[in-house]
Amino acid sequence: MDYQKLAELLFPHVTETPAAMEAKFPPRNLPEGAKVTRFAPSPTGFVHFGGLFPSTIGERLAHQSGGVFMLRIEDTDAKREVDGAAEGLIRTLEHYGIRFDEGAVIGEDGTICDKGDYGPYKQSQRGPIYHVFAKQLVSEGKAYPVFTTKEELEALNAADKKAEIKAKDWHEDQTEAREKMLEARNITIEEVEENLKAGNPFVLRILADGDPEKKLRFTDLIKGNLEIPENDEDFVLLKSDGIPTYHFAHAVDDHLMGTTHVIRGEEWLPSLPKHLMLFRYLGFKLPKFMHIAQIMRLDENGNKKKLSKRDMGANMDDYSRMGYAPACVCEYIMTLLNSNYEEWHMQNPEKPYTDFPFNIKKMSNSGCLFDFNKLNDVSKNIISRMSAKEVTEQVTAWALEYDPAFGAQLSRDPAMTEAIFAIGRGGKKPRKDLATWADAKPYMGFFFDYVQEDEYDESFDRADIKTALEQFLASYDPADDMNAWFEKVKGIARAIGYADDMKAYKADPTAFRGNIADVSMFLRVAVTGKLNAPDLYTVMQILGEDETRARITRMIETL
RNA sequence: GGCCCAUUAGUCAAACGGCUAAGACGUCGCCCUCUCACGGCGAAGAUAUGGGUUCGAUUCCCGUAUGGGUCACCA
Repeated sequence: MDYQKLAELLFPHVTETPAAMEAKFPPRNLPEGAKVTRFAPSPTGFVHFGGLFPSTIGERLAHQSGGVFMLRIEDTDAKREVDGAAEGLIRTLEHYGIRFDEGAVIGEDGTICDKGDYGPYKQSQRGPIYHVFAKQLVSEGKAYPVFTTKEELEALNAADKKAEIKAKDWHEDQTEAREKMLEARNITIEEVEENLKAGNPFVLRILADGDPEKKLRFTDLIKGNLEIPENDEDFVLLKSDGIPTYHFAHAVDDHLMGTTHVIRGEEWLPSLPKHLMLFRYLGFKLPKFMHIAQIMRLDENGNKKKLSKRDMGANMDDYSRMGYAPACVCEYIMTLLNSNYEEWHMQNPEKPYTDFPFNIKKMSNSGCLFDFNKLNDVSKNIISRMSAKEVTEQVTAWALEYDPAFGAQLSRDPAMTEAIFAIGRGGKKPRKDLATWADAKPYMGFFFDYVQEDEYDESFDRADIKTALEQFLASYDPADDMNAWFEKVKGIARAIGYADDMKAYKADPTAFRGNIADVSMFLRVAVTGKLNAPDLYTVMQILGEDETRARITRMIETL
């Protein structure tokens, strides 16, 4: 077989050489130890949690080493591509603080364009580049064409191949497929010419020289030392439309773009032998690989499953809707990525997570379960450290989008809203009421709408409640400071035979009709409609005298 | 089914082959306390399993089980 001739037959339009491509994309001039990483999603939908994970790793490794972080759009499967998905991915990633130095970006006109010297960054636009290397492989006898008629191709696309294979016996199918594959290797140059003349499409397959009985030693930065079988499958390099498969595009792109660390999910581990073979055939230096464990969820049977697109908590847009701040999600991700992050953060509570020295060695090699409890805890801590002003802005912005009526209430009097969020804020032990912006409404909605959510406990004497409320109204003076205010409440307690001191009450509960806590509760339910609320004195101050009196008066009337 | 990966409390996780197997979240109890929230103290709760190597194994090796992944002209 004259491989050179075969290469010319298959790729007559390719005139460039691999060496010319190398010259076009020279190594970057970066400081020692700088890492070049990339996030390479296929534009088939929204960003999900499992995608934010590797992109955070890539971003951190690149930016804390003075390297480059790229976005490459892997749109080699037109069938699965979703319109506008790429733009959505970029926007969502940006929302979570993931910024790219190079790659596909959204231009001023709102469409995707390239930034950087190693593009194009959309694989669908890199066809000529792949063909240069494909031609090289053919000319070296390392790849060969397999022709199909158009009819066969249509049948192939129509059938649900995966389901078909699953239904069959695995062994039978494998041996059958292998025989077919070996037979296809024997194609002659005459047959190639005939097929080309007939206009039949072809796929380009690699000529595998591996022996699966032999093992390759390989070191993954996360998984450690692995022994994987050599590849003996003549997998497809170019599909019949001339577009490369993931495997081929990965090898060519990551080499030409100078990727130093390939970060991807561990579902790629089984195809690693293919990639090692490709890098070897092409004479490319192997980058470092990091195969990260998948995020899991629990299915209805209590088994772990890979977190997939349809799952709750998968779509990052869900987090926005639920009212999680991006910073909280990012921090939660950091706790999952590096086990020592939390420790570092406790010692450096004021520093942003980007100051944390991210360490590959500290990464877990087994998949973790998504935990909303933990997210909420992380989130409460972050929000508790924000200023009242910031919380006001964030909650208002969230509510205006997702709960417009509430948003309108919040923005009617921003100073009052801020005063509400200032309760118990600041200092060493701030309140931690909010994990999400959506938590704000149940927490402080009573300032705007009076709803009597909670009733007085049945054990309380209605007459006592009424007397206490009436006496409070009689003595209430909004000019009182907190001490004066509380002294008056104590006075009311004494007047109706309730203990004004909890210790005294606990020492002998039978000596009193009730205690100061009960009296406070009478007021609290009247003013807030709830059993639980932040500091009552401050609540009354913010509500103002008129509203406070009105609410108490209304309650008295119902008693 | 073949191959690959994994396995320490409900969850996330520490522990050069060497104290009584950390810590965080969650749960529960107590304290503080005008409720809630915060905070403090405490409790329950784990090395999947069977062999080996070793003075000694969560750690190293082999088997088993369980879970996950993968086996496309998808990525």
